[in-house]
Amino acid sequence: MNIDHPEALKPRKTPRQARSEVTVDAIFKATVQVLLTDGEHRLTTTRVAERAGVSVGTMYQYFPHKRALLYAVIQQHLTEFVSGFDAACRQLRNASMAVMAEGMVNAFIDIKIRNPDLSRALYKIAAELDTDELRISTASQLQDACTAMLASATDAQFDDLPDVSFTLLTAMNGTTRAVFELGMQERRLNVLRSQLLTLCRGYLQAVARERGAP
Amino acid sequence: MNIDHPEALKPRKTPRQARSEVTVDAIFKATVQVLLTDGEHRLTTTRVAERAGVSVGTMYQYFPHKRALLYAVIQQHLTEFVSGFDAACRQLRNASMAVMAEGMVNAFIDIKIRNPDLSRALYKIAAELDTDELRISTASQLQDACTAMLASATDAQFDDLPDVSFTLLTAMNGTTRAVFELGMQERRLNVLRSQLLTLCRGYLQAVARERGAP
DNA sequence: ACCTGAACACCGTTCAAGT
DNA sequence: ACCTGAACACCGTTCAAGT
Repeated sequence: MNIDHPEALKPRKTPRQARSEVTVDAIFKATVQVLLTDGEHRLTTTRVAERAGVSVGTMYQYFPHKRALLYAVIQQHLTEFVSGFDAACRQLRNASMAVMAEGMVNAFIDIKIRNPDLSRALYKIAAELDTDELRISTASQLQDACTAMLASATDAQFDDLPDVSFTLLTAMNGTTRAVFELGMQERRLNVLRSQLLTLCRGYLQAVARERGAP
Repeated sequence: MNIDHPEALKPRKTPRQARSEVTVDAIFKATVQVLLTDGEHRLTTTRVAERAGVSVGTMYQYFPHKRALLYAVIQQHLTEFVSGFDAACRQLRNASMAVMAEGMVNAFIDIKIRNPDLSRALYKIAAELDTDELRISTASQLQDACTAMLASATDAQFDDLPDVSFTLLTAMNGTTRAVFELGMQERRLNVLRSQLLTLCRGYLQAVARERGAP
């Protein structure tokens, strides 16, 4: 677990000794556990410290406030999402537009689905935090991955690629999130997959210039 | 201001006398004011009561807990959104698919833009509340409005209309919300409008059967 | 009958005292 | 040097006492 927070969320003390690293990790894991076991409302600093086997005071040496705990969890979750999506995009390079759309939609949904309970909990928590910086950085990494992929499409060229990527990603996010929050049932997920595929293909078709066209 | 909360969010006492209604309204308005003036973090029950000119005790006679205050504000905001969007959809009935897409996208963005500060504040707050019921009801009203409009398209027919509406709405919501949270600059809004228009048209094109086709 | 606000329970955060 | 946990400040909520 590496900690890399913006400004106000930086830990007081960077763990330099092995023992400290173990402690930070225990606190981090305790946070996730309490979140999943007891729920967001019951996630108190005392409870996390207790579960981690340290005193509140010690916890405050490594995480300057409660928000820093949550921030760390959200950050890891987003990092995993980004690397999963990026990997998928790389595999889809030099494919056709239609194949890219399908691969991207499926990857997006599959990764979102991976840890539903944690995701749902984090959605609730993220709103209370100042996650602007984190979201912007996440968004731009996803955008880069998508842009690089689309640029390599064998059967089309695109103008304003970053805008196209942005639109695709935020649209996928909106639809997926909605299904997610309604509760993912088999039928809903199937509908999501097929409609999202049509949406992305239709959009790409509409913004594409054929390879070699003016 | 009418109060109509689900189960746990119901006020203790329905105001029957004119005086009480005035009080409830004062509390409601005070909540919005404190929210916009002091921010979500400083929205405390004491502060709202103070601004409304009543004691905390009195406030608790009408709103059983803090969440009920916020719920009321969110509810009104969503109701306004729904009625604005519904009005736009009605005006677009019996138009062509392309005209509908344009009208719908512009209406969606225009209404979202209307009260940016309040919207941003409410996004943050909504996550802490149990707004599932409210969101489901809002979503289904928007879906109905959109479905009824699309059903009247002069140049196309659609299968699975509710699914199509759902996809359009949640995609628009995702993209608009992202722009919204990045901060709405003139350029971003223009990009949003044009990309969203292309997205919706491309999607509708892809799912449409021509009028009269099998 | 209705309102008030001191009192209570609880939580995030600190810091004097301990090792 | 590092850890502990009682103490503090603050907030949501209640209810005895007042009118």
